[in-house]
Amino acid sequence: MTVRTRFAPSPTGALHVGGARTALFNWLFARSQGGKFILRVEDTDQLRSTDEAVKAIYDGMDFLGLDWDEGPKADGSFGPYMQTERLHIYKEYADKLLKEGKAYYCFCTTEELNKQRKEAAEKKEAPKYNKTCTKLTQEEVQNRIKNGLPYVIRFAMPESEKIEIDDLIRGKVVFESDLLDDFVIMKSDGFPTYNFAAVVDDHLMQITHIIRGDDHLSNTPRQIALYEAFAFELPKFAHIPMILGNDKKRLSKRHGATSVIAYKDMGYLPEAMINYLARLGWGHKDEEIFSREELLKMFSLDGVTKNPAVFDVEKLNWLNGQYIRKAIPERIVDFCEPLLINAYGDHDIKHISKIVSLFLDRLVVIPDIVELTEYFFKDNFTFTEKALNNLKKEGALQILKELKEKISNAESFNKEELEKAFKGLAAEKGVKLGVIIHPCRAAITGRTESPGIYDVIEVLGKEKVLERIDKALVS
RNA sequence: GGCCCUAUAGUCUAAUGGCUAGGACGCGACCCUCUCAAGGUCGAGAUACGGGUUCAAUCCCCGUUAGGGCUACCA
Repeated sequence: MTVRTRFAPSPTGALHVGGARTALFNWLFARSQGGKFILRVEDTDQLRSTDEAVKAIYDGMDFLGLDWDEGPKADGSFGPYMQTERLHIYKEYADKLLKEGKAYYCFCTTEELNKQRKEAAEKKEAPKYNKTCTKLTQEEVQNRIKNGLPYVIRFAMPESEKIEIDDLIRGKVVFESDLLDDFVIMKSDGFPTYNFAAVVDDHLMQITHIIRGDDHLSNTPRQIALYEAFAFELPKFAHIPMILGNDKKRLSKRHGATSVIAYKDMGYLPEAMINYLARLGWGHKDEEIFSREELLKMFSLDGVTKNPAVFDVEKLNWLNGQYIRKAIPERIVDFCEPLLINAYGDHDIKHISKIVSLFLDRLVVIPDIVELTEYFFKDNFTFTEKALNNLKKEGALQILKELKEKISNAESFNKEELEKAFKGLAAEKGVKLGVIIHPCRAAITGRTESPGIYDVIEVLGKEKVLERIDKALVS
């Protein structure tokens, strides 16, 4: 039997990191097993689902390179893959349950249900539906429907049953059916609820492995009861731990960016994101850096941990730096170019490329390039206080003057010649190199830190360098 | 409240009964060095607590505590 997994997001917002990690694990598992990865959009919440969110999910998947074998915008013989296009299917299956007496119509209003729940809470009982509507006769039910009373369809939960989940990650988990109530499977708007639609679709789409967040573990017994009512074959379940914020609470906007697109916009590379997400809740020996190919080779469900993981942007930062350094420089230049042009106006790509290459070791995220390179693009760059102090130091201006003489006479303005000039001057004056370099750096960059000074001078060019030294001398 | 899940350093994890509990991020120091990075070396830092089982428990069992989830006509 070939493996079939699915990622089934509800389009109520951007693809967040938790969802992305679930998608990743499903993708990795299916592809590493030679199986199929399916995308199904669970858009049955009419209030919260939006087309923009569907698009946002595609964008997030696209950024991470998680492509699906079947789903919207792809082929597949188990479609449609948007749940709202499958309404007739859910109705058919609900009717089947109705006919077999495994489900029933319910006309209770929200107010009535709230009242029931409140009463149950006061009596310290489980807030279960009290089955009022099971007492209705066939006739009463038909009449109410005829009269246009709104209704839902409830699943008749079997009594006194033990429902066992054999979870691939958690092992055996047992629930008592008596603690579960007759949950709604079809809403009054004719749309299915999550637990119902998921079961029908997972069966029809022949999903073999349901890999999803831990938060669904408690929903699983309801779904298993449904599988049993339909006599569907049970898929394998694998509940992966959730991703939490630094306060160990469910990750939310309060913790900062949560959508993968936000991370894209902040300048994180997709391979860094994939690597980081893979390591949240999964590990393999002592290794930290995994290419997509390596993940495909090494990923397995028994490497998945049970405990929740805190999203740590510091580690993501480190990984991103690793991947920036590992990347083909031209690719990083391509990422930087539009940001630099946007900040400093049009510049020759060759010039930009030279500048960016000086900063490859210094980037944590791509947009760092903008602030780091200001003095390459602007002549009225700002001076830091420390840099100003370096220029005020005794002898600083004198040495700058001599440096200017020296390099303006240099035969050519390349790194090697410059180094010779600096070292020559240092030897003549009997001072350490830093005594020359520090004021020079301050004068031409306005800062106390930069790439190697010879590199900076070379890329900046003779004219600008001499100009800046002059400016420092007169001020 | 009920039910369920989880528990190795600040964080991500390795080690599933047996050497000084391993690696990574972060942190500190040092090296390299013109600065900042990058890179290298070293260091501090953990088995939540209490009971069992066992010759031996991070590991198995029970309890406590803590955190999380479900308990919707959300998914």
